[in-house]
Amino acid sequence: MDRSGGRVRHSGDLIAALSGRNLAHNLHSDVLWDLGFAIVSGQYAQGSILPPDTELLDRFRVSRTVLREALKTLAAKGLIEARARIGTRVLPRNRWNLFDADVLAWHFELGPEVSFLQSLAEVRIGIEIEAAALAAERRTDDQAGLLLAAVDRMAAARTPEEFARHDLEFHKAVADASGNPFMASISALVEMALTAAFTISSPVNEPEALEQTVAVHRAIAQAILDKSSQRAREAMRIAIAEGFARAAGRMENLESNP
Amino acid sequence: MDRSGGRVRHSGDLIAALSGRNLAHNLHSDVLWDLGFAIVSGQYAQGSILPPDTELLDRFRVSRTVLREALKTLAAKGLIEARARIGTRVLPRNRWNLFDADVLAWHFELGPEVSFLQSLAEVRIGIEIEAAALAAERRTDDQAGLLLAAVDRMAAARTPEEFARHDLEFHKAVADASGNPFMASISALVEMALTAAFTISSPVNEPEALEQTVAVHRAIAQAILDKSSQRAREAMRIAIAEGFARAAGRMENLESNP
DNA sequence: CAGGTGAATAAGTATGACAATATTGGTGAC
DNA sequence: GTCACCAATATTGTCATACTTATTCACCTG
Repeated sequence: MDRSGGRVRHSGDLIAALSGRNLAHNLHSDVLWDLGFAIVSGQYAQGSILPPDTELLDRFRVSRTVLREALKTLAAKGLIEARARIGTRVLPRNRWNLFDADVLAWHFELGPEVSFLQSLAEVRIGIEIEAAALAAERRTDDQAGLLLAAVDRMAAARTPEEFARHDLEFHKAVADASGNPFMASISALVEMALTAAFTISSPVNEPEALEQTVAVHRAIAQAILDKSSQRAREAMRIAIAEGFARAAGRMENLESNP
Repeated sequence: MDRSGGRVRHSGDLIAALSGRNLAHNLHSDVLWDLGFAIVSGQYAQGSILPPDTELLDRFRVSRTVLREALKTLAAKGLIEARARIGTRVLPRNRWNLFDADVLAWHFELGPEVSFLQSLAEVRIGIEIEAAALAAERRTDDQAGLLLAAVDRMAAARTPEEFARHDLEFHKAVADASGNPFMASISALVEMALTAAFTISSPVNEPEALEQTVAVHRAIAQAILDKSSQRAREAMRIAIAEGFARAAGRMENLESNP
């Protein structure tokens, strides 16, 4: 863990860039990402105590202000808890806020494991199925129009990035139409899942896969348009499950044919 | 907004105490809760700019360090974003991390509206249904035992607090048995929903309601024991929907008979 | 009128000192 | 010999002030 010399750009930039997030690089965020990743990757075990301020100060060569703000940010995300005289303890994983974009990004930074992608797909199924059903009950005509338009743009996409952007747009539109603020709040999750999945394998390059993906998304839009919550549920489940299956299959291929 | 004189204890302490969270009161957390609540309550509109550091410093009578750490914490939860020369902007609500325990608590602090409780119930249904189904597929014998034990303790509870504690314990056990880390991560959500619901009306005081609540939880446990994911799904949906319906009904009563 | 240039403003960073707090171990009373 | 209490100590919490950097807006030049 020698950080001698030039500060290393973290690979999280990739995901941040893809998702259009601002990537203002200040000192604080460097320290934050370094520590956040170290914790998520298990380098600092759950329940263990981080090195005291003085040591971290020396390691990162930043001021106390910067270090403490980074630690406060980690605390806000539920990763650590500081107590006087004791030190800064890494909290057990069930206290971490996994629905946080950064925490999620740190998980992906150590190479997305299939099991993690699967867990992600499972929660997405739970939440987005319900979002689709609610959208079918509550949608306005405008919202339905947006959904159909997004599907058309997916079908017309020519690059993986373009496809992913419109796919995300579609899922955000569903969340929006559900009228439930919590649904909109998990777009960070969807974003991460989609960019991860498309980094591994985009349907754009396989005509029949593309056609299938577009078709199932169109089915969701149509069900919502028809105000059929049951059909919306089923179609959404298929969309997410298929997306995960494609990524998982590709990863296994990569393992056998490197 | 004159805060002349003694600092006011925030009512969030109630929820924090009920949920067994540590309530170490440092300056930083005072400022944090004050600002967080002000934002969530709409006192600072989405998209608006917070007063500059100097003014907040003067208002709270704390050091710059404390103020900035509070702001960093809010930023970590997605409520604000600081930009040089512009100021600190309140982000739109869809950027807020509603799955954060604090953000959730601030929402409840301004009197839980029925619509908010409903949104909460909707996401819970989505996530916990899936958790129950997965638990049915993956449970170990030990985990099944814990579930049944929790139900028994619910049935034997004599006070609302006791009942709420074991109810929460039950839902945590389900999340744990699902083997999906995301499911465990939302216990903050469940916690808040349950304490809120029981603050409004606890089934402990109504024998037939208690019996019904226990019965449906026992059905969930039994389905998971039997490895029947479909029955687990249905029972979980009923459990959450009934809990919400009871609270909502009680709130309407309170409105007409104050 | 277009485009560059600099002043003003707000956040970002640095530093050193002091306060609060909880563990640890020792000290004394029973 | 055991227990309760207290002091030493290590670690985070807070403060005050100064300086740096980035960004916008207005002005000024071509």
